[in-house]
Amino acid sequence: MSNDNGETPPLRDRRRAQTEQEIGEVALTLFEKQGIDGTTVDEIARLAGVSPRTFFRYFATKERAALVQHRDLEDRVESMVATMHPHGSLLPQLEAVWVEVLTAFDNGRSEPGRQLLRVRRLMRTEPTLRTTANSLDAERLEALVARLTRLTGHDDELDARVLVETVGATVRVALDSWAEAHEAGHPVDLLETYQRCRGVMHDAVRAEPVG
Amino acid sequence: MSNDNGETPPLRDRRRAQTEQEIGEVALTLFEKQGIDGTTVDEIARLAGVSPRTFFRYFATKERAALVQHRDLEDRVESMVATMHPHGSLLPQLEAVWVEVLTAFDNGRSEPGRQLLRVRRLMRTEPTLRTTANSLDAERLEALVARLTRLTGHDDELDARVLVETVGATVRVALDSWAEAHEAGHPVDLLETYQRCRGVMHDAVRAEPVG
DNA sequence: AGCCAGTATGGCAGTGGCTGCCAACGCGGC
DNA sequence: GCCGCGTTGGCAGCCACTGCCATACTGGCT
Repeated sequence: MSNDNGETPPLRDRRRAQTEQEIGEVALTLFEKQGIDGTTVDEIARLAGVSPRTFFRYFATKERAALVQHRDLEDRVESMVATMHPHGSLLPQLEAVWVEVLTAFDNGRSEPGRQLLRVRRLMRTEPTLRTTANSLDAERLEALVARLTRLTGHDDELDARVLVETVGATVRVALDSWAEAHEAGHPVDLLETYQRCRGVMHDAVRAEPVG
Repeated sequence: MSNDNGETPPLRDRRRAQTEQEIGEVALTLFEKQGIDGTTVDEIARLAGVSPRTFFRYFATKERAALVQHRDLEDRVESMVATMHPHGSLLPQLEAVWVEVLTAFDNGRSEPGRQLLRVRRLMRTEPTLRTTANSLDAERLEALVARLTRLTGHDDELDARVLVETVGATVRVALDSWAEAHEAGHPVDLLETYQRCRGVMHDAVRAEPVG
């Protein structure tokens, strides 16, 4: 039975999270070393010390295993959203949330940051991973839209959807350039990159004659 | 040998396009009727009168078969881009291209429009189709970014990428609401929906204090 | 007409992702 | 020590997808 009030989550759950991490780590490492196509689930499972059957109880597809860290990022966004003010304008608040989250990942110097960098790099050469990550992301953003719409009491999701998706797009571009730059050997600051992306979009909109 | 100067494309190619369409149509219809999971490639192939082996010579995955029409949309965007002015500002031109293309699809009243509507509806209930469509889209947009960057002579893709992706996001949202509204029984105008999305984004940016 | 080269097709066998089912197994509460 | 439940492993099977080879077709050339 799950615990809602207690201090630490029950042992079972922590154990589960633990093995999830372990499998994820093994998967990511193997993928980096030999590519996704060159890695079978059996191999990951064997190295992680579980049966293939169990692997699929943790992750629906092999790609998802490499994205454990990425989920962290999205979890943080989700919890940040709780701090938003329901009646302020959405866009600046959303942007602020992302600034907060991206800062937490500290340009790859914190442990989660390093992990994120590994994943985003791998995404650049592995189309199936990119695809999976994007669709995971899309699910999360959709959930966020639903939550924001409920929060603001709007009857229509359109506004929230447009803003969440466009901001999401700038963030994706930022993460991508960030990983690209690191890969190319001239690392850049993640937050700074995001601010540049945001700037490009804002400037372009403002420059446009009102219509 | 392929023909570059000639009137109509060579017979071989037209034939190929023909069977591609046929397989696509069969696939889409089956998917609508029994869902994607409930449909095997063998079944599609049998109904389309080709061998399964041949099916995979036309489409890399079964989902892609249902997206033939969607490719049309993207082709149009690609050819529109040729008309853009290299030194004007990007955002308004991009938006204009999309307005043009979405108008051509005429709110589902033209044949391609009807096809597009079928696909976008199906996407709402079939996650794997949504995923495939999005990644197809992403590929196309990436190609577009490369082209725009070359065209404007910039050495950095960041600007183009941000703008293409954010505009792409608004279009995606528009297509989605459009399909949703049709499904719910209160059809809306596609172009109008897009303009609303664009408006939401522009207004939000303009409302934000300069920073 | 008849031949040649390039290409489209089909069949077959194989890999591997993923699932359902059932049989242990382990752990926490009585 | 026993029970109940959640976790695991093994097995069998489905089906997406691929490589390989044999065959048929097409369009061009003499």
